[in-house]
Amino acid sequence: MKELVKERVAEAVRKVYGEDAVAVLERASFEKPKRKEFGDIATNVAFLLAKVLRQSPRAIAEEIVRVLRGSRDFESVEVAGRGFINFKLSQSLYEEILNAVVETDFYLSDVGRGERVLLEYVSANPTGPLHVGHGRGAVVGDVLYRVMKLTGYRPEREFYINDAGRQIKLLGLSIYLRAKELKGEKVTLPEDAYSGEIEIWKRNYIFELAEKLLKLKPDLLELPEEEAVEIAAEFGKEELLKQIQEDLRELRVEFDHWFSERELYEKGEVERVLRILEEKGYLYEKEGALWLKTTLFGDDKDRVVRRSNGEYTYFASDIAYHYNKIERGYDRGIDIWGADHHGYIPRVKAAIAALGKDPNWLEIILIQLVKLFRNGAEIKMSKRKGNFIPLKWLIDEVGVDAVRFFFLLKRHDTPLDFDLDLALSTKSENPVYYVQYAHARLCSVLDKAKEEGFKPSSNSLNLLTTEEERELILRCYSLKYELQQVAVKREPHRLTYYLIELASALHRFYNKHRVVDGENGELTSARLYLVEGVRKTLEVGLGILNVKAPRRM
RNA sequence: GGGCCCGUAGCUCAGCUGGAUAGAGCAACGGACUUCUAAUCCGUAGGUCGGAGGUUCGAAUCCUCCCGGGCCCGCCA
Repeated sequence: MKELVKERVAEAVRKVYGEDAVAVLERASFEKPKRKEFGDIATNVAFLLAKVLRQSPRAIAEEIVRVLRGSRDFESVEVAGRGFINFKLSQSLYEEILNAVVETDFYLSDVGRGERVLLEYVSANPTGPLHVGHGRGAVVGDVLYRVMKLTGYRPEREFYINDAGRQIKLLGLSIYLRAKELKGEKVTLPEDAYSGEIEIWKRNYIFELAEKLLKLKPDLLELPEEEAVEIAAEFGKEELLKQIQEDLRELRVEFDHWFSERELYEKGEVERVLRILEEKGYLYEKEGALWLKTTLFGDDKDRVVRRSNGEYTYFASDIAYHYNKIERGYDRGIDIWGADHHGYIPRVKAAIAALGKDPNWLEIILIQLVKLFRNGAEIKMSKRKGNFIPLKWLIDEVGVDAVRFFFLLKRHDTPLDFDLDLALSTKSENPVYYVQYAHARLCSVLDKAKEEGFKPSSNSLNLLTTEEERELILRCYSLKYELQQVAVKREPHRLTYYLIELASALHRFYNKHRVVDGENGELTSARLYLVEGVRKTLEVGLGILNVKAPRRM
């Protein structure tokens, strides 16, 4: 209905001040005022026009209102304060909106204008199970994808597999050494090896992999070390990737593409990109290493792309990877990274610029730390390297619905304290329950009504005139606007807040008004129609979060 | 030292492309169940929006400086 009010105002402005003045509408706000007395929608256009026209906001607002009075869409249009214009929607407009909510896919829109967006998220190294931090990034990416699809973007999801280079070799070495240990040999793990320790499970995944590998390949330790390590690396990587994929499936997170770093090397992509940079004169050698002049493009120091030992850095393949993404024809790339990588942004953007592409093509969403709390105290693992809390553990503790919902309870760039007790609570203090309960409650009302022979009908919507009913109608419809905000601002957490507010409005309505009323069949049918609209909106909203909307609880 | 992020109610946080008297949940206190799910709702109380300047009709929101907290500054990823 915002769009509708905006259109009407645009017509009025055009009539009074001419076509040129209409442009300010783009910057004007059309919001639901905080105070009810100010009506259903308020706009500040008069203030914006005041600057352009050099007249008082109040006088301009009065001119606009003069034209708008008499429209059948508004019960009233009034000037307030120093120049706000407040609209009260007419009953017929409310009815129209509710109809749209129940009968159409009203929440779809086209703010994305068909933009092709490549979303890359999780991209965890296949050197261990996913931890809770990965989970948060996964849910943010997944929900952003779903919302973008509904708002006119053409998004795709990608997981970048770091299956080349040092980390994988180190994984192989770690497994190999643990295998030796299993056979009774005394070994010392290098400082940066994976210990495999998962304290909270009292398990060690490197030992487990070593054991499994020894069963498959009993002669492993008789092979030359280099060959054995390579076999262990390949095996470990495959196994861990499978585990990661299983964890993601359980979290209900999917991908369209699994992109292998190793393939970049095998196809010569890394060399090719470095050659382009070479030709442009952005590479130089120093102390035996090959450097990229990222400082020419805003980075604070130059970066190594090939180490003095001849190995490429992670940065080198990352340049090739991003170049590859751009060449695949996406209009925009969005990477979701852990916030500790923020220092990495300038060099990647610099590399893109060095390649002659627009660094603004790439957007980075940073995901802050997740801390887990139980009984008011943080669950802390010992600081030893590689020791963390697996995502799978969290899912097993509180369930997928709570995990997904809770990960979106704060903006992605602020640290998240995850309260396990709260996630398991079955009271209104637990937002997941609160929202799901609203849905179940409505299903229960609809079932009850059916038993008593009532069914939803739009015949007498003119009976829905109370404050709570109007509130619900507008809130349902504003899902469309919320989704646009989520997509444009890349802030999926808005959706959880929206659902909590919708559920709250519903509970308020429910406690004040009786839906099924044997004495008044007309009103019952109309309210059932509203109930169906709210139920549908909750179902759609929860569906986008990929959280269950139960019929019964 | 440099860079990025953050400072809003006792606690956890929304609100930030500038808009009317700054919101929610929890905790506290007081109420509402012969009635469609009380797994809910209503009310009360709680604030120098870290501080100081600036921009203007108007600032939690934008700019500058200061204070406080976190993270990052590798030929690791």
